[in-house]
Amino acid sequence: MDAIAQPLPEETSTIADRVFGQLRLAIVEGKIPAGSKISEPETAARLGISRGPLREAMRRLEACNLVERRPNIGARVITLSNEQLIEIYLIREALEGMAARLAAERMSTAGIKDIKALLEQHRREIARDDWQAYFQKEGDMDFHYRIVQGSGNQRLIGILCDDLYHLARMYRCQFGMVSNRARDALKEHELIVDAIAERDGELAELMMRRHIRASRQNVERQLATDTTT
Amino acid sequence: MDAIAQPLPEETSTIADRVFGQLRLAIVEGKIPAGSKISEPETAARLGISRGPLREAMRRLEACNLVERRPNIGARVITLSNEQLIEIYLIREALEGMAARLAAERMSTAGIKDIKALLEQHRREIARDDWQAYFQKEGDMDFHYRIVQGSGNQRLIGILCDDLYHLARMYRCQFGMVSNRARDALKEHELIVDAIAERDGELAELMMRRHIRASRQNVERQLATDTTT
DNA sequence: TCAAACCAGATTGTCGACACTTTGAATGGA
DNA sequence: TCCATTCAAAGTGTCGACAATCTGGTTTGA
Repeated sequence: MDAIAQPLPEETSTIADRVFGQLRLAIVEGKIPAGSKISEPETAARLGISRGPLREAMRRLEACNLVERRPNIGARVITLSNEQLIEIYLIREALEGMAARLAAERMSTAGIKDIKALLEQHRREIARDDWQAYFQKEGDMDFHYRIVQGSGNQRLIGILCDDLYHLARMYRCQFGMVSNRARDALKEHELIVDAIAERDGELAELMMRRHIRASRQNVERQLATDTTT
Repeated sequence: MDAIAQPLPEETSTIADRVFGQLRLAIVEGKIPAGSKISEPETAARLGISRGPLREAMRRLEACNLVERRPNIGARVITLSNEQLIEIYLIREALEGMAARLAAERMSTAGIKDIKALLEQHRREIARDDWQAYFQKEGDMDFHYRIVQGSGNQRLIGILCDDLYHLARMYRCQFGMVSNRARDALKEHELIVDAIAERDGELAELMMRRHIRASRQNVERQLATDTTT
């Protein structure tokens, strides 16, 4: 179901790899509070491991921009600001636009059929009860995930699926962001897939960018009214 | 001069950070051959350090996609394929296009003046002797580097300057790629800066994307004629 | 009373050593 | 001669311990 969780084989042989996945999940889901310090002795003891593998995992988290580290002081979970959320949306607009273009050129017809089936399922879910917005939001990520996979560009896939999507999920988990535009989003998704099915890369990119831009502007509106930070 | 080297304070307090920078530079410049295995005991001894900090540095290199690591086997420097080079150009097209758009909206007038001065200098260099294509190529990176900085989007800056630009430089160093379109590139650079100076984000993005696309197509032509891989 | 120096405790950075896995060659049998 | 097995050497993964640094509170002096 959850396509994002896939990159973790969960039975990797080395402790450092496993702990990296655990910590990333804990940070993304907010089980380790944003901005909190991660003490090496305490964390190592809690996980029942030594500090060596833990430090290796921390270095990878640092490279993913999930923790900030200062020499001789320690590592803290990043704090989420509204500005950074907007930054991510802008990058996604550019990157996923390109992904949609490439997917239109290179995706297999079978893959396109799969996505259409996914959207059909989303349509049924939304028709049943609209309030399941959060669930739909995860479905939204599923959709984007598949488009990116369809691009076939390994490095593009890596940037989005290994780093940015985790960050986006972190924002969703922590701010409890609920989409109030599930219907509009589904409509836009369908237009994107139509363009891909027509092998119209230019249109697919245009539609994807417009879709993500709309999401961003929606978030910006919410942030402006919610709390004046 | 070399704006890329800047992110290395070079006197970071921890060994792991320093070694990370050293190894990244050595890999990018080809001093550690592509595809070669990096032995931990040997490398640690050569650098006069222990294996602990070295492993931390390797984990960061792994996260930067500069080395591939397999548990219980070891780490190898990535091997460069033509396909991956094209992948990077496609990502740069999307990302730097967005950067140019943002720079047009947010860059300071002083920063724009600086870039204009840089281009003026490039113009003089090219007028003197065109064969200094490689030098111009580094200048080309300088230009792109400044545009990205001008975007003000910290995460965008990080993706491009911390990861992609090092990879791009790695390709240039290893394949000894020489630009045969310095004059065209300069012209395109000037059009981009003009659009930014006019605060026309849409045009700036369009021009930047066209510029990078032209570079990519030029490389594709060279690769097609050079060696039929 | 306030500020600067100081000191103890804890934390990070680094190292050397041990256990487990892989690798490659040598050995033995068919 | 060729293939499977065995075994030793090297390398990776992990751990515990020591040195260097930071933190916060206490003491001391003006």
